[in-house]
Parts: sequence; C-alpha cells; structure tokens
Amino acid sequence: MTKSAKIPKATITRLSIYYRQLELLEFDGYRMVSSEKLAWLCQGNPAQVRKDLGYFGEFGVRGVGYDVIDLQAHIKRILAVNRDWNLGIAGIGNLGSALLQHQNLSARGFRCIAAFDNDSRKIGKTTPAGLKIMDIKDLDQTVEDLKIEIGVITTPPSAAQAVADLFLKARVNALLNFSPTRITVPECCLVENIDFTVKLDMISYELQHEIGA
Amino acid sequence: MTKSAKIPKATITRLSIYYRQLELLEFDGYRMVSSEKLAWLCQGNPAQVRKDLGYFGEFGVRGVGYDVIDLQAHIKRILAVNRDWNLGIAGIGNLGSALLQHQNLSARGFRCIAAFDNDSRKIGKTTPAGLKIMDIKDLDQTVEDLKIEIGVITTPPSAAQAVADLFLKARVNALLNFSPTRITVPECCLVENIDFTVKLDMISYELQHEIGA
DNA sequence: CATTGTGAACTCATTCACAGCG
DNA sequence: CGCTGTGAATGAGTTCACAATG
Repeated sequence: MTKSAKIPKATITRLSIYYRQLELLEFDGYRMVSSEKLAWLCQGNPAQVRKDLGYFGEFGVRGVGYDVIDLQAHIKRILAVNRDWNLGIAGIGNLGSALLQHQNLSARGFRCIAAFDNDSRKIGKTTPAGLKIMDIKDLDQTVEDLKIEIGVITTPPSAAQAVADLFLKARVNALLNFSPTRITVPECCLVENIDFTVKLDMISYELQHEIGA
Repeated sequence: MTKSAKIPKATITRLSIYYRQLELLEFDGYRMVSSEKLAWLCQGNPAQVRKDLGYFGEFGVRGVGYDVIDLQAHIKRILAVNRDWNLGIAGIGNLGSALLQHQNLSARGFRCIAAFDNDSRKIGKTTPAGLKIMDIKDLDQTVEDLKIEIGVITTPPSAAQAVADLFLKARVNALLNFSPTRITVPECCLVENIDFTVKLDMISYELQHEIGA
C-alpha cells in the first residue's frame, strides 16, 4: 500500500489541487480521466501526476486511466479530509470574520466552531454565522471543551506570537497563521503561513522585470 | 552588480521575509546583523541568507555583517517595493473588505484604489476606507483611468475566471487570486494564488501522520 | 579574526523513457 | 493499443567548506 518513501511537500499541495479538478470532472459527468488530462487541467505534467499518486498506491487502470470518483476517495483518505476537523479562529477582525463565513471551509469539513478576540466590544457578540465570540482568555478551556485541533491566527502581527503560545499551551499543535509574522513554535507543532504581503512582494519583483525587459 | 543567474523563486520569498526582520531589528536599535543572526530570526540557514543576497550584489562587510538600514534599502530596490503599486480588488465580500481595510498593505505601498463588484446592492456604496464600490462592468475604464497594475480576485470561485479575463482585457497582467480555483491566463500574465483550502489540506495530511505516528 | 562570498558537493524534486499490463 | 507505474537521468535548490578580506 503506502510506500514509505519521503514524500515532497509539493506533492501534497498538488494532490489537493487534483482533488478540486476531480470534483469538477465528476460534476461535468466524466467517469475516467487520464494523467495527461488531469495534468493539463492542473497546469502540470502527466508524469508528475502519476508519480504523485504512485507514492500512495496504484489507483489507475493501464490503458484506461483513473476512475474519477474512486480517485477522489483515495485522495480524501490520503489527505485525511474524509473526516471533520475542528477549527478555532483567534482575531475576529475583517479577515477572521471572512473565514467564519466562508462556506467552502465547512463544506470541506473544516468546521470553524470557536471565535476568540480580546476586544471587549466584540466579546459576547454573535457572528453572522451564529457563533458567539469568546474572550481569548478562555481559549484554553474552550479548546479542551470543543476539541479544537487547528488554530487559525488572524490577529494583528503584534499579537500573533502571544496567541500562538496560547494555542500551544492548550495543546493545539497545528496553526494556520495569516499574520505577516513568522511565529516560533516547538518542533512538535506544525505551522502553515499564509502571507499575502510576501505574495505581493513577489508580484512586485516580477512585474518590475517584465517592465524592464 | 546584478548577476544574471537564474534566481530561485524561493529566494524572492525569503528576501521579503528578511526585509520584515530587518525592520524589526532597526526598530530594536540594531545597526548591524550577521547572516547567522538574520537566518536564525527567519528560521533559515546562514549560507542560504548569504547566497540569496549574493545573487544581487555584495552588501555585507566581511568580519562584520550587514548594515541593517542599508540592507533594507537594497532589498526594497530588488523587490521594487521602493515605489507604490496600484491595486484593484474585484469581489467585495468579507475577504475583499478585509483587504481594503488592511493597513499593512497601504503602509507597504500597495494602494487599493479601486473596488469592484457585480452586486447592485453593493455598487455605489462607500467602503469604510472611503472607496466607492464600482460596477465590475466599468473595470476596463477604471483600470485605465487609475492606472491599476495589479488585480486582486476575491470573488467566489465560479466568477474567478471571468474576472481574470476582464483584468486581462484591461491589460492588467499581474493577478493575486484568492479563490480556490486555478485560473488560466496567457503566458504574459503573472498569477500568484493564495489558496488557504490547500494549506488546510496540508495541515490535515500532516496532522494525521503525527497522530498515526 | 570574524564574517562574507562562492565554487563544489549534496540533497531534493521533476521529467524522461520505457517496461508492464489491462 | 494506450496509459499506467517506475527506475534512471536530469535539473533545481540547499548546504558545506573554505578562500578572500575589511
């Protein structure tokens, strides 16, 4: 089954993208798809698709391709998105509110079930999604009560590390950090950063070159 | 000066991160910093720091390190963030509104100067930042009038490609795409995707392994 | 003499090319 | 026959190790 070779992080990213395209293919009525077609849809390379899948098993039929429904199920299992995950969001500004209302998240099993802030004007209020905003001081207890597994940081940069520490203390060891600050965590904790100021810097860099060329 | 070797994309990403740390170092009163210290702050490797900078010139002093202020200026120039860029945001939902109010963007010279939507209930309204929401149909004209250089897509997935096409038609050839859809653009156009559903899938994948281990 | 700058070594990721198979 | 699965070849990116030097 699962080969125990070291799997590139980029492979996981691509599996997530393949999955999205498979949903669309199913919606469009396709039953089978070749690595060539899937690669084309995902702006990738067919050999890459096959290798990515090959890390986890043999899901295709030679001479035919991959079963669209079947492969979705396999990828869901690989990514462990065939279950729900409980999320807590800290920092209910514009971005935090956006995430709370994001229908795509719950549709995919990422359930935002707690909202925290330190602003007394916000605490106790109910979000449009019907979630009561809690005092960040109660994070520890709430994480335990609601079995929160993933912490989302949408605070201003200055508060990011402190909030990360609170999550860590509550034994949440996966964080999604939207602040443009690199947070420091122990080895056991896993952090993904989403920093759009970095992305804008990259656009700036490349645009300049295009103009200069 | 600028060596014309092929520069890894990851190098540009790191330059952006170095820059942030240099700001903090300056704020804390540091005048000089070594590659070792900067690497430590950015959770990287000293040789990597030196190599990244080495692509663009010799900014350090052997035996001493890098001048904190000086190096900031160099990186700003390299990334072309020593000037302003004009942004237009399409899709004024929660996420779009969040970006419009994001003080960090304007502070860094990314000026959100136009907001578009196709919802007649939103068009004509004024955002908290004092920007009037325009009809997406007027995108072409507005891009020209305001000299918009970067298009930001914060629409639902289903509208992302159509909006990208509008930006392209208006000769905006840099897009920041927040929708979880891969958009298709001609070679000349540059796209950066920010897809937090992919990041969550990665967290899910890795969490599962940690639990399994 | 501490720290930079950089070729060489190495590690990791992608692509090729073809054997294997339905 | 066509497409998958995969070892081998290539390519890209990172780290090492040390000469260069203010």
